[in-house]
Formats: sequence, C-alpha cells, structure tokens
Amino acid sequence: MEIQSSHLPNNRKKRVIDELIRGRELAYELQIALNSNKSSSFSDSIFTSFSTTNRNHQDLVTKILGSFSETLSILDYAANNNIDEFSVGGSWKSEDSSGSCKPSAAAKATATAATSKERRGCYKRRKTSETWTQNSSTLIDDGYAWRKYGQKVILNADYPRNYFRCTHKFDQECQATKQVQMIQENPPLYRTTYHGHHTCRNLHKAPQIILDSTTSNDSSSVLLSFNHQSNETTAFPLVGKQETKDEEEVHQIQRGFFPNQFSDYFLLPPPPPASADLTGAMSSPLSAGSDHGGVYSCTASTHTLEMDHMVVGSVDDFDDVLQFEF
DNA sequence: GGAATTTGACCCCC
DNA sequence: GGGGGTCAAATTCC
Repeated sequence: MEIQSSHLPNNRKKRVIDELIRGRELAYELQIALNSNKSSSFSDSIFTSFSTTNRNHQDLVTKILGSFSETLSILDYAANNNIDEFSVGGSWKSEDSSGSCKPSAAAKATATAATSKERRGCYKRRKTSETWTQNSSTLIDDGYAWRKYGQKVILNADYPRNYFRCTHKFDQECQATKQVQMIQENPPLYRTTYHGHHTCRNLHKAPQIILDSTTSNDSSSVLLSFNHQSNETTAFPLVGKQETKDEEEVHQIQRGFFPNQFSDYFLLPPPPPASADLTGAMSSPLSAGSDHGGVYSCTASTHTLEMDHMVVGSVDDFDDVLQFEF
C-alpha cells in the first residue's frame, strides 16, 4: 500500500491513513468471507452481500463504506475549504457511542411516568457524536431509508433545517441521523450533516452506480457509486448494455451530476461483466477500465482511490496525491 | 389503515 | 436564557 499525501494537515492525514487501513482490513475480511462461500458463484457472493440472506457480508460492506466515507469526507474538506466545520475541534467530534447523557430530571421522571405525554423530552441528546458534512447541488439519495422527524428555523439561517433519522431506529436501534439544510437557493446548494454510522442492515436499496462526469466546465468532481436495485426511478439516464433481469437486480449504471463535491462515494464491488460498458459509459474526464472481474481505473483525475476489484472513486482539483495499492 | 410528514412542545447544553 | 435537537400528537399521503 502506498500513500502519498502532501498538503493535508497532519491530523487529517493521519485520519485518512487510519481510515484507509481500517477499510483495507475490512475489505480483506470481506474477501475472506466471500472466498469461504465457495458454494456461490462470484456474482452471487458479491451481490447477494446486499441481500438479507448474507448479513455478514452486508455488515462488512457497511463498515467499509463508513470507513471510506469518512476518508473522503476528510478529503472533501481539503477540496472544499469553505466547510469550516471540519476544522479541528469542529464537527469532527470524537465518537461517544456510549451515549453519555447524564440522567436528566426529565429522564428520571420518565422512569416513573406512564403516560406518553409525560415521556416528552426524555430523549437522549448526543453530547458528542461523529459527524461529517457534505455540500451538494442536489438532494442525494444515499441508499438509506430516512424518516423526517423535525424541522427547525435556525438563527441567522435563510432556510430551515430538516432532521432525519434512520427508518430502522426503533426496529434495529440504528442511531444514524442526518440534517439537511438548504444553504443557497440559486444555484441550489444543500448541506447534509450526518451523525453516526448506520448499524441497520436494511438498506432500502444499495448505493447506486453513478458516474459523474460533470457537465459543467469544472471537471473537478468525479463520482462513482454502485447500485444493484433494478427498478428505481431516477432522473439520470441509464447507460450500459442490455441486462438480464438478474443483472438488472445487481447493478445499474447511472449518470449523475454532483458538481464540486465527492464525499458521496460508495465502495462496492463493481459488476463483473459490465466493466466494458462501464468504461464505455465513462465520458471525460474518466477513462480506462479493465475488461474483467471489475477492476476499474479512473485515471484522469489527480486522486485515485483504487483497490483490487474495487474502486472507491477519484477526484482532482487539489494538490494532494493519494494512491492506494492493495 | 398504516406509513410518512408536519409542527408545536419539551428540554439539553452552551 | 436561548438556540437547537428531539419527541409525539395531529395531519396528510398512499
């Protein structure tokens, strides 16, 4: 593994390295798990990892996604220096998953209260939790099912903040939440702040394959993600070969437009037989791609995060160079 | 009728 | 004290 990074602050550099090492270890773990599943075909073992029948694989992929999302969020800061929350001591708070809320008077009252009315206010507010933000010009479907639970007018903000929790908060005790706030109307710009990682296993769909070859003059952002859901309605035209029904269920290749951000990457195994199509679908600045097994190389950008059988994504537009070889 | 959203109330924590 | 995060009843949607 080789990492070159020249312009990230040391603390973020260390976080990038730590997260990538973690991601690599998880990927190895996933690889071992997949290899051990010899009764399944490659495509079965890869893509059923998102089905309810293979929760171990799914869990590993979820962890890997989280690891690389964090890494990319750190890089996102570097690329979008206007996100001041990423400053040290800012929104990158230390994880306190223990939920260190001291028992409040209300909570104590709750223990004896029987009525729902009296339970009001007994929530545990996260004192600290891991958070990361991303800005985008569109409201991005990140593959998880969210339930809106609140909206607040924020002081000195032009637009209200919307609060979402994971749909599986109660049935699977998933603590992931996010806040979405429009920060600019024309052109539209949304800021999404995520709190905590998903521990649920019920992706309402897997992340999408989205090739972003930005249609603007700014070629700085390239987005790859992978989707296995077949009948999702989307504003993005599908590209790729005519697929069998099964193939349709494991991947679709879509194109999207997400200028000036790249933190919404997903790490998933690429669809084995479709790499040529994917490559063909890559319009400038993306290029290249192997014709087997799904090793894709996106070489046109300064930043390439690549693993055997997996490509995390690539970006450019700032001077750091990160190369990962596994 | 169940799920999702809206919205006023509650209260933690700076 | 007040901003902001969460709860939960009411309302809307499918």
